[in-house]
Amino acid sequence: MTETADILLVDDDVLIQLMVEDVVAQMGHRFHCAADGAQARAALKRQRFDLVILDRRLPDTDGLLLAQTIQADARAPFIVLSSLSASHDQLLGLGLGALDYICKPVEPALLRARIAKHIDAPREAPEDRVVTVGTALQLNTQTRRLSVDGRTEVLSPAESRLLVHLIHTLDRPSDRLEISKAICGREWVYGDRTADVLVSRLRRRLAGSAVEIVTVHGLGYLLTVKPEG
Amino acid sequence: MTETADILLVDDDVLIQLMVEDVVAQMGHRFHCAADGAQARAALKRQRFDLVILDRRLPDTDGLLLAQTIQADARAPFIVLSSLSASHDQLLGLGLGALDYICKPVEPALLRARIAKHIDAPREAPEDRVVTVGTALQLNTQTRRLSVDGRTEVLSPAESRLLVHLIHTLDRPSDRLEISKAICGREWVYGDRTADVLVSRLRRRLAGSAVEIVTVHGLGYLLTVKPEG
DNA sequence: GTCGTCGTTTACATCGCGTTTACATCTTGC
DNA sequence: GCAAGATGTAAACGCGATGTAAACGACGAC
Repeated sequence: MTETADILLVDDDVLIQLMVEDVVAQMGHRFHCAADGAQARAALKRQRFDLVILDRRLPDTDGLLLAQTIQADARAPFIVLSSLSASHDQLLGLGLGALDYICKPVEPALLRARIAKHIDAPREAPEDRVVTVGTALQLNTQTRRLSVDGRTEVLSPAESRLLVHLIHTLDRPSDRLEISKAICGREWVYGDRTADVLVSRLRRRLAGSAVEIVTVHGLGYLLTVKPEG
Repeated sequence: MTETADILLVDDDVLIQLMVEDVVAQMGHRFHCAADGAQARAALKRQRFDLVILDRRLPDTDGLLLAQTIQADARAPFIVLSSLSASHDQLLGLGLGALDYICKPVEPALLRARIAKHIDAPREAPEDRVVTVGTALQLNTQTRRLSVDGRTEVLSPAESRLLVHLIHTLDRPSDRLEISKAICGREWVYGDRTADVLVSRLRRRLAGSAVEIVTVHGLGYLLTVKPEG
């Protein structure tokens, strides 16, 4: 399970929004936010979520009134995060189908653990993430296996990230700053040759294939499909 | 599920015992009770439970120390019911694999709702007694006997669970988090080398067979069938 | 109690790989 | 054509990840 999930927070408290966003981001999932019932319904209609975190006190409704919509239409699992902590409130939430009922205030680490319990459970069979360039090249970003020219190469993590980035920006040149960020997540500083060395290594891996990494002098690199030949 | 389940309470507080017994009986499940760690171990050895409810403060131990036994041997789901309500206590419990962490005091109705969440959850399909990889390898998960390369090896429980997991995810890499969950039912924390050691031991067992465990550097491991040779 | 089993932790050897260095080669602007 | 800077790439470096033997500690058997 290295799959990223989509998590929707329904809460109008900005401090909670920031905290949850931080937690969700750290877990490697995608964060979405709705500040009231109307926004929540719109979001739920727009896309599917792997988990919804509901506050009860919303500007325009009680969060639990969304529960029905969530279950009937979106069929998404949800948990309640509320300052209404009385037993009968918790009972109501759990009775309406909440997977969990967490009382504010809650520490980020604990929220994270609770979220993890429910995200990890209903995980689909993790699909292999494969990116391709036509029929010339297939890269499994999980195993980092690259099928090319009939062979199979196993890339290093950085090589894999570089190739993914180049494929995403096919035919468009990337400068070193962009590449450095995509590969190592840091700023490029003058004199850093890491990208160049990785490009060099990747070129050898791609030898004989239908694609090539072209140097754009004074700028950076781009991946392109070789003209017939 | 509408079937009656067996629920074990591990708690020495008579008032709690009475309350939980009442709740469990009302739900139509069978109630079992252990007043300390020793009794709990004995009970877990004697029979299988659908849910274990653990107190932390026990006469002879911390309830969480039973977590390992519960998961390793009995593979029973468990929740913690404790008056230790600090965030780090809850984190510890959830990290060790508890499905839920309920803080005392708790009202019967709320406890009932929480229990229902975990009892009603879809029970895992009973696993195959024998799992195989082609004709190369057969593992009886009951006796933990592994037929491989003409020999018969007897695996330890953890080795067996690891191999089962790797077979279920054949040719797909599993990270340490996934492996740790599958083997020990708990979160993986940075620095935990248990999985690595087990992989190492399992590799020795599999020596000479047609399969091998390959390392995916920076990620984890995967089981694959060796190419001809 | 002692002993055996087994999961875990510790310790250390080894390896992989991102990075740096060094130098060859190429591009560009003059 | 030439100098200056940019790029290509082999080799070396070093840190963190992995392999694994051994120690440890909890538990069950007796």
